[in-house]
Amino acid sequence: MDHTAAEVRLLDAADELFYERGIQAIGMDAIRQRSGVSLKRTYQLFPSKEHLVEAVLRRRDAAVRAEISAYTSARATPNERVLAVFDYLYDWFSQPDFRGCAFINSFAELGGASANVAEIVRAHKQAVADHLAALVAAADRPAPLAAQLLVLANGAMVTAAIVGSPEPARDARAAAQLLLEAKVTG
Amino acid sequence: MDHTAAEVRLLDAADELFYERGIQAIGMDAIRQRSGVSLKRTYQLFPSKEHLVEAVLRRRDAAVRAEISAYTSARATPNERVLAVFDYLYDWFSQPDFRGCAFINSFAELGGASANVAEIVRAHKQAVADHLAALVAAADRPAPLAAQLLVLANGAMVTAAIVGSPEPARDARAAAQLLLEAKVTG
DNA sequence: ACTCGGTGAGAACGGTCGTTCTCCGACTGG
DNA sequence: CCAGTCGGAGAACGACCGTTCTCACCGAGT
Repeated sequence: MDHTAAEVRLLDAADELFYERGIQAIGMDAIRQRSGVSLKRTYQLFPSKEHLVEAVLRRRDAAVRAEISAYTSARATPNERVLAVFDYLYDWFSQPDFRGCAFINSFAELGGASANVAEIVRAHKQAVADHLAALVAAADRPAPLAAQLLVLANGAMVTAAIVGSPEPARDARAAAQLLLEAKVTG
Repeated sequence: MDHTAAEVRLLDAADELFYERGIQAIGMDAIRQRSGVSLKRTYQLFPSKEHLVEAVLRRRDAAVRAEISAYTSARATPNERVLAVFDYLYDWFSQPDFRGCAFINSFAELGGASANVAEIVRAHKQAVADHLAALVAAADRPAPLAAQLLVLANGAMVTAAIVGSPEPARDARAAAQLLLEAKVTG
């Protein structure tokens, strides 16, 4: 197993464990056990747990953004592309291991203690907001709608996690559709 | 200091510390230091840290619900009562020590590890949802609007915490107003 | 005055965590 | 075949946590 493979296994294992049980609840030994990478190698690749946490979040940021882009760009009309965001959320929330948004959870757990984590989370949400703004602009809707859609998406994530149901994605989608229509004539 | 006073000081101290820095990051010694209540007394009143955490969340649940009720019932018309929820959020988000919703944060930190915490958070959000449903019914709006308002409120809380600005409350309020109007004719 | 239940301050205990170190076996180049 | 480097397994370390214990002290009842 070369360094690249070890890094991938570490990031995979840490991402799964952090998401399932939270960051502080996972010890480095659990990551070693799931990844099969020794502690020595782990600390060569990531000099501290915080470095590993940040790398996990950065990789997930790229993955989530790519997934959202794939979902939205697969739709034909600008309106459908906006609403596709909430279809993406519904599919995600329906997965049995869904436990909320990893960025929101990480911010809740460490945002007060780690400025780096807080900044990564902020940048991720800003990137999603930028994507939404582009979709809104392409649909010729007023710019403030993008901020409202971001609130709806974040709200759907936390509400679905807490109530344990994917339905909030439908609620958010219905609200988004009404806002999309209201804005066109209002 | 009698038992009642000690309990209040403990709950005050724990609530502040948990909210500021997260639950797992706070040791019982920090709570003793801020509250001035000895460890022995603390463990007489709350047999474990988890008991204390649950008591803190339950007390905050009652306080938040009372505050929302006070805010909404102070308005004259049913429509204004619905929108008052988002004015409440704006005032809350504007406080300098705002760090998101304690229930959402606790769920993110412990929802996977503590079924009791998860249930208290779920019950709190359900109570807020019930309150919103009553406001929506009083305004003669269709019931599904309540679920959309809950998503907007939860989304405003996490978005405001992450971006460090109270503006998401305004975004959510504008969306709520449009939904309130759209639903009346749709 | 003298017990005595209960208190506070803080040490102690067992466990876990992040991180480092030790030791040993395995591979490499000659 | 061998010296030397590397990596793995896991012990070790120091710190901290939740919880309990020790012990000296205080106030109430007799």
